[in-house]
Amino acid sequence: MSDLLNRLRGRGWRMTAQRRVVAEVLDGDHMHLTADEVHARAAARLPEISRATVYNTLGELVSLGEVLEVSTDRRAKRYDPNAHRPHQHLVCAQCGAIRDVHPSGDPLAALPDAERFGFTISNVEVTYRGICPDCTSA
Amino acid sequence: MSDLLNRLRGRGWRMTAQRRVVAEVLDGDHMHLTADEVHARAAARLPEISRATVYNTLGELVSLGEVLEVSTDRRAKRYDPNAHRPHQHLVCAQCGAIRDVHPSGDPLAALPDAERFGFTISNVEVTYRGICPDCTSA
DNA sequence: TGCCCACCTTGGATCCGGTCCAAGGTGGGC
DNA sequence: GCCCACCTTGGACCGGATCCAAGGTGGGCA
Repeated sequence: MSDLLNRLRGRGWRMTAQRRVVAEVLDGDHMHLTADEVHARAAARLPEISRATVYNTLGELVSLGEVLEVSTDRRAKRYDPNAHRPHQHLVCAQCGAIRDVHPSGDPLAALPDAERFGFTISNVEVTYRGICPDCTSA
Repeated sequence: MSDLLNRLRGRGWRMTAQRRVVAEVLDGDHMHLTADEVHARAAARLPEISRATVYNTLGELVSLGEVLEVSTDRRAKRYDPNAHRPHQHLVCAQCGAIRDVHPSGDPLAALPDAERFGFTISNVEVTYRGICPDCTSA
C-alpha cells in the first residue's frame, strides 16, 4: 500500500495530504468507487478536501496507469484500483454493482484482420451485463 | 425503410411528422449519430422539431428494439440503427468514429461459471479501441 | 534551518448531455 | 367532423465533470 505512494513519489509526485488520502482510499479496499464516493471517504479523513482536487488526483492516477476509469453506464465514472492485472467487468444492470472477472482467451484474437478497417487497436473492453443475485431476489 | 415505419405503425405508434422524420433519419444511412446530430438532420427537414421530441422518439425506438444505444465514452450517446444483426464496435479513441464489427465466437462462452458470481447474464458488449486510419495519418 | 517559487488546492462558476414539466396541439377512432 | 388520449414544445432543471483565478505549501537549495 505504501508501495503505491512510493511509486508515485518516485515519479515526481509532490506529496500532499490530499493526494495521500485519495491514493489511500483507492488502495484501501479494492472496490469500484465513483469520484463522489472517493470524495466522501477522503473527506472523512481530511474534511476540507475539495471535489476539484479529488477529480484532479483521480485524473492523474489514471494517466499514470495506477487506476483504471470504468464507465459502464451513463451514471458516474468509477475508478478501479486493480490496474495491474488485466480483467473485464460484470455489471448489474439494476443496481450498477461491478465485479472484476477474468474470462479465458484473448478477445482481440476473435477479430479477424478483415474487420479491423486499418485501425491500430490498442485494447479491448468486455462488459458482461446482467442482474446480480441481490437484485434477483429483491 | 418504410418497413421500419410499417413495423412502428403495427405496434400502435401514432404516426406524427416528427416521429417519421426521426425514424427516417436513422434509417437513412447506417451511421452512429448522436442525439444532437439526429436533431440537426431532422430539423433540416422539419425546422421546428424540438430536442425533447428527438430524445423521446429515440428512447421509444430503443425500447422497441429498433435502435441500439451505444455509449462508448463520456461524450454523447450514439444511436445504432443496425439493431437486427448482432455485432460489436470498433471505436477510434481520438475522433470517436465507430465501426460495426463482427468478431468470431461467442464472448459469453469465455466466462466460466465460477466467474459469474450468481449473476443472470443477459448480454455482452465488446468494444475494441484504437486509432483509425484517418487519425493515424493526421 | 529558512526562503521561495513552481506546483497544488480551493470553491464557485460553467459546461454539457440529458430529463422533466405544464401548457398547447393533433392523429385517428368513432 | 368531433373529441380526447396521446404527442410536442421550449424552457427550467439536474448531475457529473471541468475550468478558473486567487491563495496556500512542499521540498529543493543555500
